[in-house]
Order: sequence, then structure tokens, then C-alpha cells
Amino acid sequence: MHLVLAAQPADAAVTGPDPGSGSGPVCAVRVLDERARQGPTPAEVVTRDGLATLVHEAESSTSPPRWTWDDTNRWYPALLTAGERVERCRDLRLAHRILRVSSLAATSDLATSSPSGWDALEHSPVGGAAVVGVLRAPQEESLFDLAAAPRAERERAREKGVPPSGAGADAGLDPVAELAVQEAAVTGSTAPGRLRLLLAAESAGALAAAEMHHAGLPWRTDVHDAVLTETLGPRPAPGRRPERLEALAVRIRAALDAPDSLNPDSHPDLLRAMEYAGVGARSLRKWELERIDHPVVEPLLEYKSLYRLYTANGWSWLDQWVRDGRFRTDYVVGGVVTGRWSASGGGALQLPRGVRRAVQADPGWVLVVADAAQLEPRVLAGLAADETMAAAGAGGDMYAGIVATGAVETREHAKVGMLGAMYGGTTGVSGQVLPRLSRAFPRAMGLVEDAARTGERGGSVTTWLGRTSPPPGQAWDAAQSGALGDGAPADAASLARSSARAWGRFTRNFVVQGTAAEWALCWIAAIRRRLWRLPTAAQPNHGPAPFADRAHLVFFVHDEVVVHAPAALAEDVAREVREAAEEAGRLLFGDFPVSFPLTVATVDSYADAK
DNA sequence: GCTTTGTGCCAC
DNA sequence: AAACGTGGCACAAAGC
Repeated sequence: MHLVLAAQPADAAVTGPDPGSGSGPVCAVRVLDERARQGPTPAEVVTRDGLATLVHEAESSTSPPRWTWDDTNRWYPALLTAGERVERCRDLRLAHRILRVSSLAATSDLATSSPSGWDALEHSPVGGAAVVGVLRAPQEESLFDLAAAPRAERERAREKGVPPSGAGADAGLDPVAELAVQEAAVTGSTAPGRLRLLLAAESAGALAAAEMHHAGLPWRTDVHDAVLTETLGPRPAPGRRPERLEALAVRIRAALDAPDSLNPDSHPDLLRAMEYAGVGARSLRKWELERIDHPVVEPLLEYKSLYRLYTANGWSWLDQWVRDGRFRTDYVVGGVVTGRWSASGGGALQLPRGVRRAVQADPGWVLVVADAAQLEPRVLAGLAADETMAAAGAGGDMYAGIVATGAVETREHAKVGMLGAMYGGTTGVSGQVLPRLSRAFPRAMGLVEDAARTGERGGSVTTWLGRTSPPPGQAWDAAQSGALGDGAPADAASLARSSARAWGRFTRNFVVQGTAAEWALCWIAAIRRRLWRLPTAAQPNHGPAPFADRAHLVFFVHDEVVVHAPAALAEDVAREVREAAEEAGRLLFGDFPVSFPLTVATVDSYADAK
């Protein structure tokens, strides 16, 4: 059953539970059956409190509904704040985005109709205003290019809480009608089961993302501060360098015989000084400096490393991002073209190893950290139905398994070769072992090669569940046509060739990275459902309801999760997370014998995992 | 003064 | 100036 939520104007009459409490009307709730058909029940108009009550009742039933709404971030954060958790939903915005371009539903009304308000909806951060992008006039090119509205303009609008172009956040958007259009697109697609799974997984991801933001990642400010003080020295006064950095700056100047005025933060100045000193570096990149034998290299590399910690994850980072012992970022579901998530705020998906020490479980609780071992090559094996490659992964370490087949001699070669195959690497060891991998695993290697050829022609590729890659942009088209004709510049042909190959590397990687993201979505969907069924904790953690006494997800990075769990439940959580991985594998690949083993660690601090 | 671009490093 | 995919982010310099 779908319960469809639609925002209501303030003057609508309230008919739902608790009509006397809360503020004005919030939404109309309509009941639809599984096939999105509306029954005889009229819409119920409820207040904010009424909605929480209604959700509570519906979620307590034996078969909770699928909440269907325009945007999870518009509805769910307030429900979580009210202590309510929902089992499943359909995020119409995210689903629309997938269906609009999926090659599996290319003939649907949804895909063939002109862009609507649903195409203009953008990610809205938790607590932020709903944001509508600018739809360009139909006669212009690139109808779907919502990024056409300059990013800065959209961000200004977002900060002010004002949707750009005067569009009401949901002007004319009818979720009941949209759901019907989506269901028709799925049902009439060439793979309804896969698309339905993808939409469910994407929507479950939206729930998990909102929940992780709500709960936050447990963060010990005191531990982080200790790490910083130990590495950089005491927190400096504003405008001053930490003392370790200052000391290194002195050593850098001495090694270069440079004046005290040399500022190591200025690349041009530093490069000039290095040139005078005859260091022989053309850039300040770490990999280049590491190859150079000169007294400045050691203090300079050290300086760069500490400077990075100081600027990216130093005291100001702590001030800005950690509140009440929790780090909260804005997860952007589907924020990456491939379907991976991105995150905005605090560099959440790039937490350096060094500061993970500060991620610590609350007293009486633990962190269960799990990551999928060699996820992408395993996904490729499933995607290509390559039984030989799948068998190589049966033992737990797929790279060791590849060595055991005799295809390559060392684990390192297997790893670099596979990564090269999936990224399009051609040089070094990666290029060397590729022919042998192709001979050993023709199906898997053939799949990525085909994906690359398609991209080189400017074509689109589609993941296992149906997410389709975008077409190359105008610049790409221009590069290709630029190489034609007699008057073409001499380097036009090479530009055309290199951009064609670059797009081939993108599509080559898209199918693997995108399908891995789908596996991961299914994994977290299963994890959150399973965790909710575990017993509650005797001792609550320091976070908010509804997760204060429940094991819950607190972090997710592509192929890795962190669960904050009552210590007594650690084993149960580890088991559920492993079973969820098996479940995800079956959901995607059915009986095909590809396995998805995990590395699981129960720790007090994130730094102790792995 | 502001915004944009270039550089470089972190994560998977 | 990276080879080889996807991102976020901070800072200095350049551009307006």
C-alpha cells in the first residue's frame, strides 16, 4: 500500500487525527494500492503533529505502507525529530531522475514527455528550503541541463531559502499522478523487476541518509583536539601558524637558503625559491617531490602533510562541524552520476585516516565497521556472468583467487590489473597484465571493453539495475566534429581521439561503479531493516530518538558502513551486516554464484578498524 | 571588493 | 606534468 503525501495550502481543512493540535495543515494523505490505484478513501488532511501520529500508527501495523512523497528530505527529518522512523518509501524525485533517462524505460510516457517540475527538483539539504532548478525554455538546447542555472546562483537562492525564478517549491506537482506515471514506466519497461528494485533501493538510501544525518557520527572533540595538539602543537592564536608548522617553515627556508619572508603557502614563491636552490621540481606535488633528492624535500613534505591536517580537519573544522558529540554531513543520494552518494559538509567521505581516532562509540556502545572486500571486481563478475571470475572470488580474497587461476603471478598484479581494467588504465603493470586477464576472464573483460567502445562512440551504457549514463556534452560533440573537414586544425584530430577515449573510460567505469553502488544501496537497505528488528539497548547512547536505544547506521562510504551498536549486540549486528551483504548479492544476481564477503571489525574507535 | 580558476590532497 | 574512474574541499592567485 502506498500512502501518498502531498503538501497542502494553509487554508485547507484538517480532517485527520489530532485536528486540534499542531500548526496549520501540513499535508494530504491519500491511500493507493500497490499498483498506484486510488481507492474510494478520500484524502485526509493533517497537521504536523497529526502526521507524526498517523505515521506512528501506520508503522506499528504488521505491513507498514510505502510512504510516497516528492522528496525524502522534505518530510522525513521532521518525522525523525518527532521520534518516528519509517520502514520504506518512494522518493518520487529520485525515482523520476532515474526513469527519465533509463534505457530500460526509454519508451515510457515519463521518458518521452517534455520536462516537468519533477525534472527541476534538486537535492535539498536537511533543514534547508526545497530547491527548484531553472527549467529552460523548450526551444533551447539541452533541455535536461538543469546545471544550466549557475551553481553560485542556486546556492545564493538556497542560502536565502528562496527558490530561484519565483517557482513555488512544488508548484503543480501532483505526487499521485507522478506515482502513476512512474508505475506505468516501470511496468512497461524491458526489466520491471530490476527497475523496481532500483527505485526501492534508491528510496531506502534516501531514508538511510536522512537517518544518518539525524543520528550523526559519534565524534570525540577532546580526542580530536589531542590528535591535533600532538601533531601540530597547541591551537595557535588566530592568524598564526601552529608551532610545528612554523618550525618546518624555518627548516624549509634554511634548506633553500631563502629569506625569512618566504611563505611556504605561496606556490609561486616557493617554486621560485626551489628553482634558485636547484631542487629541480616542476610542481609541488607529493609524488614528484618524493622522487627528488634534496634537503628541502623532507621538511617540505612534512609541512604539506601537517598543513593539510590543519586546514582540512583542524580546529576550525571541529568548531564548524561537530555539535553535541556528533558530526553531521549532508549526504546527497545519487550525488554522483554513477549513483554513488556524495556528501556536502566537512568532507565527510574523505575523512583522513589520522582523524578517525576521534570517531568513538558512546559508553557501553561499540562501532561495528564493515567493508565489502574487492566489491567492484565481484560486481563485474556478476554483471558479466563470468563464472570463472566469480569462482576466483569464492575464497574470500579475490585477488589471491585470480593468482590461483594462474592468470597472473602476484596479488599486486591481479589487483592493479583489475583496477586498470575497470578504470581504463593502459600503462605500467596494469597494461602489461591486461592481455592475460582478458584470456582468463573473457566475459568480464569483454563487458568493460564493450562499455568503453560504446562510450567512445558517444553512446550510453546502463547498470545492472537500470541506471543509464548521460550523453557526452557539447564540448565533446564539438571536439568530435572539430576533427572533420579540410580546415581542421592539426591537433583537432588528437583532441577528438583523446576525448573519445576519455568518455570511453567514463562509460567503462560507469557500469561497474554504478552497479557496485546499486549493490551498496541494497546492502544498506537490508542493514537498516535488520537493525531495526534487533532488541533495544538497556543503556541509551547520547544521541536522539528514535535511535538512542537501537543499533543504527552512522556512516556510509561507497562500500563501507559504520554501525553504532550497544556493546551487547555487537555479534548480532556483525551477523546482520554479513547477512545483509548476502541478501544484496541475491537481490542483484539471484542464484549466480558470486559472493560478497566483508571485513567486519567491532571497535571502540573507527581508527582501529582494518 | 567580489567571483572564478588553478593547484593539490583526501576518500573509495 | 600523471598514468587511470568518481567525488569534496581549502587555499592562493588570477580575473573582473
